[in-house]
Amino acid sequence: MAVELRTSQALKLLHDLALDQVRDSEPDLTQRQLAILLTVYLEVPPHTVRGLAAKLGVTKPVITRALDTMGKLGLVTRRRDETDRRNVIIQRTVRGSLFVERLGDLVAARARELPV
Amino acid sequence: MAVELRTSQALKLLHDLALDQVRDSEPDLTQRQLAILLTVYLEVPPHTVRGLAAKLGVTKPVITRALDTMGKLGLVTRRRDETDRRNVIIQRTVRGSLFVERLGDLVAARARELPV
DNA sequence: AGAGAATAATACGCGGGCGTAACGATCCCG
DNA sequence: CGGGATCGTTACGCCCGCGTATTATTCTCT
Repeated sequence: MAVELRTSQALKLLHDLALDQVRDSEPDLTQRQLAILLTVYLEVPPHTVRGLAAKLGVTKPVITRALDTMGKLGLVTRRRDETDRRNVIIQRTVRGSLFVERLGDLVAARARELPV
Repeated sequence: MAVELRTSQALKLLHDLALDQVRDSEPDLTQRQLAILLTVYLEVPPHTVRGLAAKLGVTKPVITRALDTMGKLGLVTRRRDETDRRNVIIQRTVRGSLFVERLGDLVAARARELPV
């Protein structure tokens, strides 16, 4: 059975989550950075710069810069593809896994708190 | 009954939504701007700069700037409070209402598409 | 009426993401 | 083996949001 969520519930969920994130003042990822992060952690590897750029519909420098930033935060790592050294493989990290899982838990918890 | 959402479902929902937003390349609100917008549209008026700043835990210039930006986008309007002219009342707009409702519908639709 | 508090806006310099254009490294294939 | 294609990165100038400090306006209270 599908997840049932009314429009009003969806908006309240978004509101709660936005407030959470604003108040916690965490690293504060861009929407693009989040899209990249979740793609890396939810979809099957391998992930390349070019592949991510195509999937998101953005240019490659956008991906490179986002990886730079998230790399500094320890959320993601880069490795050269040895079979084709032009490619770069984006890899998950322990810290990134924790970050993503914590994010999912937060959303699920907020959803559970929604009024019926 | 509460909305049931597993962590994996929550993450997929976030992923889908992030991809939607990145690909549509819409106005692209900041997390803070979204928090302000949803507060204005979901909570009971009146809303002031000071009140929003306190609610989000940010400084007043953050609110002023966000209102400037969203004002240009037509999502929100400002009006002087006539009973205390120091205050500014933030008001909803037709365009903002449509934007918010469309956002809620999108989230609800994506939630409904989630695998069981 | 006047001093002080409160409100929102503005000024300033900083950091970071953006798009376009260029670059170096690596591969492919005739 | 060498020219062209492919991949990721870097350079450049631009814009925008940020935090702090300051300003202008309005209210409050004696």
